[in-house]
Amino acid sequence: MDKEQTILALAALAQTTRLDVFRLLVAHEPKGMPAGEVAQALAVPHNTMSAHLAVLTRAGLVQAKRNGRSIVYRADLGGLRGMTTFLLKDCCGGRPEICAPLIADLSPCCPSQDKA
Amino acid sequence: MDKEQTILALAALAQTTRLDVFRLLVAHEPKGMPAGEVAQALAVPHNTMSAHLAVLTRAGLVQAKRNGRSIVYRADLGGLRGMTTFLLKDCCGGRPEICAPLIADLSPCCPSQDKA
DNA sequence: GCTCTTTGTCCATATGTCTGGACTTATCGA
DNA sequence: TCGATAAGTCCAGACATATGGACAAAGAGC
Repeated sequence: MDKEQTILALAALAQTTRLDVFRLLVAHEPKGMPAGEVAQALAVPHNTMSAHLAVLTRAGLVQAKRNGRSIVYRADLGGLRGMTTFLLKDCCGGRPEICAPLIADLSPCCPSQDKA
Repeated sequence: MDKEQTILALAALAQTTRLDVFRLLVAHEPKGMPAGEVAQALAVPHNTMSAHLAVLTRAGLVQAKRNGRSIVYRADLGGLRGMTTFLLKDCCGGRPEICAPLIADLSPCCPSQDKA
């Protein structure tokens, strides 16, 4: 992911509603969620939500897919990974000692923690 | 780090100049860099730079420290870690399988890679 | 074909952010 | 104390973004 795309992603998430949308979509990750349901869940007008979803899509953080008359949105974890990697790679910049604790801090969130 | 602080951090980095500043400060991480030098390095007027540095400071991404008549700024990797952790913890949300590949993607950037 | 539902787009208003000029504050040396 | 340097603050203009009303497009059921 290049710098421009990273800024898009950062800007996309730097907004209460969109951050909520992203978290909501992540929570529904396997199956996704239609636009209307997202708007209803967050009590946001559908047109406003449409604009936010467009921003998130442009930023590569969500993906849309038609399903009948609904459009189902899914969180694109790859986009989040791209953004994070860009920031951290940049931060490490050949000096692992700088962000090693960061990785260490993240790791416990993932392995062997099945409190689904 | 709470949601509000995370949004502050995201918004702070979602801007070309500030992202450049942060990267520059990370590159000078051990010793930091005085405000004037940062402004000069990026060819930005000192008052504009002052505003950007203030935003980064408020977001907890940089720390300021007086040194004579200069104010030396340092990147606060802890702030970056807080932001990243918030996003990823949220993304994992008890389901490690979702962002495990993300961690896997990050890890190689840090351990045993001393191309300083 | 017609109607309803779901979503997207266009537009104007309100709000927020970036930028840079002018001024103030703080520190150092003479 | 005075002047020079380094940063910060105040303010206003330019620009971008968020919001929500009104309308249009696409699909499903009759």
